[in-house]
Amino acid sequence: MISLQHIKSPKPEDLPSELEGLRMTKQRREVLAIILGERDHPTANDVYVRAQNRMPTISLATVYNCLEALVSHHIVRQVNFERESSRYCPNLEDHCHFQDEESGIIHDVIFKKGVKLEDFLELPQGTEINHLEISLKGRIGSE
Amino acid sequence: MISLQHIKSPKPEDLPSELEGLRMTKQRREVLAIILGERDHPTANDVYVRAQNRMPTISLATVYNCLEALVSHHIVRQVNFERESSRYCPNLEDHCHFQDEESGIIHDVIFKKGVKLEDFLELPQGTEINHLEISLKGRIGSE
DNA sequence: ATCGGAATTAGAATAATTCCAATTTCTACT
DNA sequence: AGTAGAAATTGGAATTATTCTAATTCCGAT
Ligand SMILES: [Mn+2]
Ligand SMILES: [Mn+2]
Ligand SMILES: [Zn+2]
Ligand SMILES: [Zn+2]
Repeated sequence: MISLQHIKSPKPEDLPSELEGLRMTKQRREVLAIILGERDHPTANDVYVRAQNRMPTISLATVYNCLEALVSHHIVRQVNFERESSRYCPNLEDHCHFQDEESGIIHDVIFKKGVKLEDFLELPQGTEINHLEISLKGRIGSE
Repeated sequence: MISLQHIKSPKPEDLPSELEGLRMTKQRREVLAIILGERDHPTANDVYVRAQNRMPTISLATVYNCLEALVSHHIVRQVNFERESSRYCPNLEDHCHFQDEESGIIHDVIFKKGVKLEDFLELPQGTEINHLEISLKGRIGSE
């Protein structure tokens, strides 16, 4: 059995009927397939627009509902840059995000092998981290 | 001459008439004094409510204008946690933020001495970072 | 086939923030 | 001091991402 992460562009109908205890409805499958397919960190509205191709009657509210369900079941990740609209990421590995200010494109950035939070942050001991988000903005080297 | 960072609770009238090339108007001084005073990462609305004590006619639009001016002149920092409303921080040192999910209180977290971004992130070489935000959520150790 | 809970839907509501146009305040210059 | 122009402030309207609501539809279990 192969993890979803390694299927590049699954057709919605190839997705299982349940994931992480979440019932995969037609709409949730469609939304998930879009996020897994083009790995470009789409916004809810991006997903909505793309979903309408194959599913013209899907509603934006449903897209939001699906995203919320997928995120809370840890099937996709929500990504935030300052006050911009949230984006969604299929990469469940530990990673953070870099937005190229020129193109707006968001790139995954992974941590150096074996790095722990406590290695670079002065955390009061005993602190339990439940959520971590690192967002970078800048320019890609052009030399 | 002492940096603003070290004045615990400056009275607005003690603030200079210009900072970082930004003209310090009555309203901007008031907003800045509030942020420097109670170092609790207030939201724009928090600032608005507090400002009304000494300046009952200040408007929320002005508070937003002042905050935007102070942030863009690097006099205060804007802090974001997911989709919550922005908060403002007077600490200009390199640091990030931890929100205690129990109390909602936000704590400054500093980096370990001498740590560089490239030490823990696999950044494509040549990348120029203009902006970095690290936000943590969790619980404070209670043993 | 039917029941009951869960999901979807359209549209209204919310809330943070930004925009706008009118007014006030400053600053610089006579 | 008096004044013109620029910049800042103001109240209210607009915007926009997201959430809520209530009605309908769907689906899996009996
Ligand atoms: Mn989580
Ligand atoms: Mn900056
Ligand atoms: Zn990602
Ligand atoms: Zn801070």
